[in-house]
Amino acid sequence: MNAKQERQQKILELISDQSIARQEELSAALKDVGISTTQSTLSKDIKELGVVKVPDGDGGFRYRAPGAFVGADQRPLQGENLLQRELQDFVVSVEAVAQTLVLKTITGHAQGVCEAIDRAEWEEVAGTLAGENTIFILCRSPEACQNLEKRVWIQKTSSTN
Amino acid sequence: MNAKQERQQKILELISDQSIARQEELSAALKDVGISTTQSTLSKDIKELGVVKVPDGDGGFRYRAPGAFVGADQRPLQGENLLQRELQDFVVSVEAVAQTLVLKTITGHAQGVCEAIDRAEWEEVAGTLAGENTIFILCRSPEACQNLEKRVWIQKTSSTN
DNA sequence: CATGTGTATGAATAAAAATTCAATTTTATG
DNA sequence: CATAAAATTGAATTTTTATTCATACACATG
Repeated sequence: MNAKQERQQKILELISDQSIARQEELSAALKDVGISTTQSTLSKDIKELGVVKVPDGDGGFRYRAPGAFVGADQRPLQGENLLQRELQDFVVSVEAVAQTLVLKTITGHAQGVCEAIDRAEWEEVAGTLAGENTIFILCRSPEACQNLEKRVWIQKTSSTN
Repeated sequence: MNAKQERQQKILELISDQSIARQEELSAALKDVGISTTQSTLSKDIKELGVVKVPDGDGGFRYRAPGAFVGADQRPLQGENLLQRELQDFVVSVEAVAQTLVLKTITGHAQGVCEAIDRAEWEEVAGTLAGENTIFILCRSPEACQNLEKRVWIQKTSSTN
């Protein structure tokens, strides 16, 4: 009788693959995979798994698995995920000074993080410059800079997997 | 108008001091400190701050500040873990050619990965050199090189956590 | 094979959180 | 200052989530 285990396993998979914001959505996604259950049960599963609903830093929400999750992809990261990983793992501090955002990274990674940031093409950003462990991000306005500081911080601190 | 900032600051303080499970509770706690506001506003603050409601593992819930998750380390990685993460996330290919091991990384990360490798102080290694997306690792012998290739590959493909 | 105990489930409901909307306050700008 | 534009706020409401409770199911034990 491991219908429950299977379902919970699948829940973890689904929320890491897709951006799922509501339990009803999750229920639908599960149904697509042949598992049919109710919101009630999902609420219990979610609590049991320790899954949390986090602001995605862009106006919405998303469920995320906080803890370990084996079996995910070992391939190099790309796009959005890469950026988040970069911020989480390598960025040491974030500070807005006037209209430039200063990020410090662990040594050797400023270039890489900066590249990921460039690729994100944030509209607030006029230009970037990276040394060995410091990145300057020149923003179009002090407000944009404050905004960005928050956004970066949220992305950095919102859990992945 | 920094009523908002003050409030948000206080929210972060309160939820790290006390175990607060509901927004109404938070509202009450804030009132005790002289800040009176509504659930509506708190919902917005919480989203903006990236604060999340996590199962406390004991049947209840608790709001937590971003970066205070249980199973998710938000701090920059170090040592062994860092190396593994570097290999997993950034290394695209591994190939032993005679006695030098050639790693390709996604662009901008060769320096960072290489630094982590240097720090590991593998005895097979005579020296390393990194460009933008390529690392040369000169080994002391072809056999050492083969060995290392395996080791790196295993580290790269073994899951963390 | 009854009977008891514990777990799992969903329908209904209660509780909590997010959003809408209108009012108000702040900030920018002539 | 005056006034337009933007941001902040709370009351009401909608949406989403947690819990309750009754039922079903698995498994053990006499």
